[in-house]
Amino acid sequence: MRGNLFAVAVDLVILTVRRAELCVLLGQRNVTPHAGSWALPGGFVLPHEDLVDTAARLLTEQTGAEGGTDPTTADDGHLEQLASYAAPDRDPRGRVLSVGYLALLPDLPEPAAGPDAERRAWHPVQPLLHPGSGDPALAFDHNRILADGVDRARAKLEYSTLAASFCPPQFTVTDLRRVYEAVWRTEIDPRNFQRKVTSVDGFLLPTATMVTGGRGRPAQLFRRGPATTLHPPMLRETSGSTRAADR
Amino acid sequence: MRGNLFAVAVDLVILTVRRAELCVLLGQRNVTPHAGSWALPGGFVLPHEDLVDTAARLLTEQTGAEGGTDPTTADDGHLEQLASYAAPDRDPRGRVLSVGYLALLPDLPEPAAGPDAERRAWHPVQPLLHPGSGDPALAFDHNRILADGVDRARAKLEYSTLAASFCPPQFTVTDLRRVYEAVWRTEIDPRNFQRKVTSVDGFLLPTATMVTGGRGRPAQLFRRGPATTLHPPMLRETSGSTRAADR
DNA sequence: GCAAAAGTGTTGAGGCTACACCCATGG
DNA sequence: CCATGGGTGTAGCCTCAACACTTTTGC
Repeated sequence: MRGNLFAVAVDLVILTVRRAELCVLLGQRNVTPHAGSWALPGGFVLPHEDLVDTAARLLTEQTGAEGGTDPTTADDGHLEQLASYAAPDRDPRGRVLSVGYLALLPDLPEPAAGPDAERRAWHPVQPLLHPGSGDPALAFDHNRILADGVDRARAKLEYSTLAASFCPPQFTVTDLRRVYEAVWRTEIDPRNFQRKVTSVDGFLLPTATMVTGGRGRPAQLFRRGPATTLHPPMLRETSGSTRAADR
Repeated sequence: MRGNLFAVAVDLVILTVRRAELCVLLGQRNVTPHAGSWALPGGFVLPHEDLVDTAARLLTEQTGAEGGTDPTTADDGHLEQLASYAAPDRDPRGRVLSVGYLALLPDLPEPAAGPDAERRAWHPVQPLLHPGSGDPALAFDHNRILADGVDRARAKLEYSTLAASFCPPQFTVTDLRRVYEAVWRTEIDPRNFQRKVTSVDGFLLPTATMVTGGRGRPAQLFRRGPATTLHPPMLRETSGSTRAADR
């Protein structure tokens, strides 16, 4: 068989919404290359693993969460393949192809140090999307992988029910709206949003309980329904008809 | 560096519209494994290549076409990464990771035999999307890669100007409509389609010439404009609110 | 009572579907 | 002249943005 050989890694873009901001889980590397830099969690594909198995294993190692790759189940969380990156010089150790995976999770407690004693923390994504503006860059080409993951998440909220993957098993319409507002960095009219999402067949299933305790009228608690796509989509204001974003 | 090593290949899903049908370019393998089976054109990544370089090289080998990966130019054709496939048993020769690329091209003359003397031909995609219904399956997991590519192309026609990548440099509104009808397997009202696409800013640039020779009134010739996204999108009738398709 | 949040009603703007209708050519 | 396809006008439907308004809680 011709062709040279690659090490194959999976890198995870694990996103959540914390304090009204879209955040990504990063680890601070304690080995070369890029020791000291923040990086996406990742690891190599083991001999008997398919890519999604590696991604699910790494996700569990990082968070204890199950990925829930089967779209027919209403599992919490979401895991999907993003893209592959294999520039010849992306890793000084040799040729490494990295497959990016995107994971969406509800807000979790602050992570402890990882199995490899790396320091791990949630970082707001916004400063990391504009490298060179003061913030230190991520290791390898992880700024690009992160940007692709954020683009994908933003796009999929428009026409899918994935926003619910950022919510705990039971949530209110306002919880869901805060997800859209954090991911898109927009404000959404609460009244129209309410009507819109509750009228999509199979998106939100009402539960018997209400949420009390906050100020104002108690809110209905919902759980995810079986719907996966939104017809018609949620529209965010798009700027003009020409955008360079290539999905 | 830990982790076992992979051969890395790129497989191309080259789509075009021929005789009102969406077609894919396949080669008939003349080496093991799967000798005699039809397969997507592909090849291994060379030592100094990035993935998109490999894809562009293979595309040129197969068709002589340039890919045109820069979305800001109005190049003919389109080339984008699809996804990666690395199931442990997908290739009997050992661990091979394959990166799928999607290419969209205008209709071309019937291909000659390839550089490796493989027989090559355009095949309508529809029978290949339902394996097990009489037609022989493609080699490896290429039915899946093809299905992912067709899904992607169908989805992107909705909200992008990619349909023009299936057209020659100059084309009429009817040419463009036939692309949508072939890819989506639907009928579209010619009058509403005309208004819709000509009213999108920067999509179609009128040229000075008209197409005569057919029956009926001569049609305006257009070339692609700089727009890449459609706002609002072209809507195809979607069946219900729950689909299993995960993009 | 008052502020705050949940949820409903209503109205006008704009896009879409469906179709009537005119235009320009080949035969 | 007529069939064929290119292209425009228009009426009704539907959705959405905007916002007035009611409901139900904490303080």
